[in-house]
Amino acid sequence: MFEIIDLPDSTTIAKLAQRYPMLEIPALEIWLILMRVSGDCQNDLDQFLARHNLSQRKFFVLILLMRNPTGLNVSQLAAGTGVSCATMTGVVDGLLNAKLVTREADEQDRRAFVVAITSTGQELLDRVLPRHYHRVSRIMSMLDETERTQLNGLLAKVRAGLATADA
Amino acid sequence: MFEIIDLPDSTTIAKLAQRYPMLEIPALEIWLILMRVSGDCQNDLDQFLARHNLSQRKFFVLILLMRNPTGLNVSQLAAGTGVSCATMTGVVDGLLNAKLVTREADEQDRRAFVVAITSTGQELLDRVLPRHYHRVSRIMSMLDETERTQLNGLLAKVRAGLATADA
DNA sequence: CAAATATTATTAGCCAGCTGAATATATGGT
DNA sequence: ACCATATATTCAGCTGGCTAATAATATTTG
Repeated sequence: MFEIIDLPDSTTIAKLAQRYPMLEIPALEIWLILMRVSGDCQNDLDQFLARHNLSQRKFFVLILLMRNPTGLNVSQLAAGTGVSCATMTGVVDGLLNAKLVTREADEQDRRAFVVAITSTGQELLDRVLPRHYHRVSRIMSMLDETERTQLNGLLAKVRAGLATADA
Repeated sequence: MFEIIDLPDSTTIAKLAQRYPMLEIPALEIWLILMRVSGDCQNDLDQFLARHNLSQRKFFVLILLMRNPTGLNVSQLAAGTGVSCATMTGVVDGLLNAKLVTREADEQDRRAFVVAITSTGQELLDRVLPRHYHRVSRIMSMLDETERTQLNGLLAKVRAGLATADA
């Protein structure tokens, strides 16, 4: 989670650039800042959710289920959150244990199960989400509308850069 | 690592905002984008390092050791990368196993050990870092100098926002 | 100096999370 | 009816993190 405590100072980077001539200092500098903020954002969310005994994965599953009150299959949840069915089985086990979801046989497809949010699960979301959105507003209140638009555009470019970097 | 595959569309967000009136839609939208790029950046680095059998943590430890050729204590490595000594012992064990570092008794402080990078470890860095810096340049080549400065400023504001969000 | 306290690092035991392979079962197309 | 495919679970195995207990050594203080 990119937890290097102190980013290298310019002297350190200059030394590295001497050893590795392909190092473009301005590119590395902004990358380091981006990675650090990335890590900070992720940690921030993880720590917030941990106070409610949730991981990002469990949180997303609950939200997906809230959006689909009739329930979703394990494979749909796995696809929607980017993990294997095996992993999702484990996540659902955890949520079942905490009585936040139910898992019942699917009547349409008898290989499958339907996972659905319980009222306990919905109550948890009703407690967590308001605080969460409040945090989001606070974090993002540092940026005005123009800045948000700017950031959006810049991040889109970064994403495009990530997509090309498969070498 | 924020792997919700499809960000919610505006209809979905609007429905959420109905249920949770404190949800400020523009703040949530930019936060979602930021979190997604954060996750993408982290995944990108993790996947790159995994090809060389490294985790972020191991990578940072090696870099710290390269910067300090006389070696560092376990506690210094732990502090520098934000984990407990117990965890760092495990990380160092892994690096020892791969012959990337040595661990020897500290002569100054006989409670302590000095961990130092081996020539094998340095050779690994000499193989990994050029590719890494090349990737960094590629990712960041999407932004010109003005945009980098902008991004830097915007990310600083986000960080400031994160610092205040402890509620 | 001696005793109490701190620090350093390791070990052991625990848990979350992820994967791939093997398995059982059900589906759907031919 | 048959065969390939899809669904989900279980299992063994890995990483990686934590705490608490322990042992050894340093440091501070009476």
